[in-house]
Amino acid sequence: MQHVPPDSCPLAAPETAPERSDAARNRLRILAAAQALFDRHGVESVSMDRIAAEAGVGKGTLFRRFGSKAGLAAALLDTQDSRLQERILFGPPPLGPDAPAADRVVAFFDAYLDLLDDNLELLRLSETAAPGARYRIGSYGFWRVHLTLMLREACPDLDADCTAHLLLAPLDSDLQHALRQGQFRPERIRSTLLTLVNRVIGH
Amino acid sequence: MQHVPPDSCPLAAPETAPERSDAARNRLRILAAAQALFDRHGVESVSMDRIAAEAGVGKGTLFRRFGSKAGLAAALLDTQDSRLQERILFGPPPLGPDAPAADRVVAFFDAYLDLLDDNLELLRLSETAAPGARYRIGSYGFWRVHLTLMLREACPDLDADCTAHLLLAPLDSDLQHALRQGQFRPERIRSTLLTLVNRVIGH
DNA sequence: CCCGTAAACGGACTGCGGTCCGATTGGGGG
DNA sequence: CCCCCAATCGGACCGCAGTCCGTTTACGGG
Repeated sequence: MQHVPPDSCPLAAPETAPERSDAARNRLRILAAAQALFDRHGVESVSMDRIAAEAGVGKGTLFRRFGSKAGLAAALLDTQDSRLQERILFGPPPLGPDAPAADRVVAFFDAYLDLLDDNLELLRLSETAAPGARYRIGSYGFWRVHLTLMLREACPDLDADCTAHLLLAPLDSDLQHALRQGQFRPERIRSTLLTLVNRVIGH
Repeated sequence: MQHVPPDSCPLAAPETAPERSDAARNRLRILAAAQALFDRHGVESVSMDRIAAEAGVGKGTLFRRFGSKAGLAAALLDTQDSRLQERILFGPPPLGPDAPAADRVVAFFDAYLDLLDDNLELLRLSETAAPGARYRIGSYGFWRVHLTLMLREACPDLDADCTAHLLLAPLDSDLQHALRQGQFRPERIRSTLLTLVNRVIGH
């Protein structure tokens, strides 16, 4: 618990220590085995013992590398998170920097919902593995800071820091999962959420 | 897992089977022991084994009565939940029925934040014990239905069912805990959330 | 080529939430 | 008053996530 995966900072880290060859081999084996088992049996019903066995490594190795089941999920999500983060930092409008802040807020929610649709199970694993996990993960911090900056620009009369947290709450993977389990189709959730966001930032 | 505590429906249930005397005695013992241990050591660090031992009952008894650790928390919260539910159904304005729907929405969020401040640990236990727990608990259904009806009346142009879910998201006990752990004082969270709600329902 | 050491390894171990099922007991009917 | 059986009891048991620590291994310097 409470362990940051060693390669969780996508756009930084000048590699403090070179990775030993057996460590690299095992890291790849573990990621491949986890991905395969998750695809085949669903995220919930695959235990860490099983992943370790499938990868041909000991349980200790698995936990030293990834810290927890949530950390393993975060590592598998890392590629997709980084892609969205790059589009926000350097990409074209309306997501990227060459657009009005209000448009970027809406575009962010729209893009995040895509990410959510594609990775709901993994996100849910990474966010619900332990209480408070969602808010300690690095990527949550990124979304939060980005949204805060945009709100500060688009709505100077709001408490941007606090509002950012509250506006991110509807993106909680566990809520989104529950909504999809119920009667709500993804497109309905999307349009309702975007309407809500638009009202908060004043269109 | 996935077990509804026998007495979780506060305003109904005409008592299908009379409770045996030893069962009643043990139920009270368990609730008292749990409350005492939670107060003394904090919710997280008290195990179900410990509660059973303190209450002088077997583990099986504990789980048969309350289904899970979350169910036990729900039973301890039941009194407070019911009190707020009664104020909503029968109490004075602005929470009760003799007020405009928009005012009742705001009053509900205000009152729920009070409940949250007083019972954060127990709520967190009941909502984070298992993925999706929050949305399966009876009281969540009550808040959701109430909010849906109010929104339908106050904002006919919104998708009331879906918006109700999304507006309840910021009340998630795990988020509220994380905010309070950080730099955010309860009054700041309250005023920001109420501002947000007012914007969504159009003042 | 070998050697020392720091790092990685892996499986036995812990404590947890939750389940199972044979033993026990409360309380109404004969 | 006793007897019976359904409901309750309780602790042994399970699989899980996560930890610990003695053993093995990669690899740079001599």
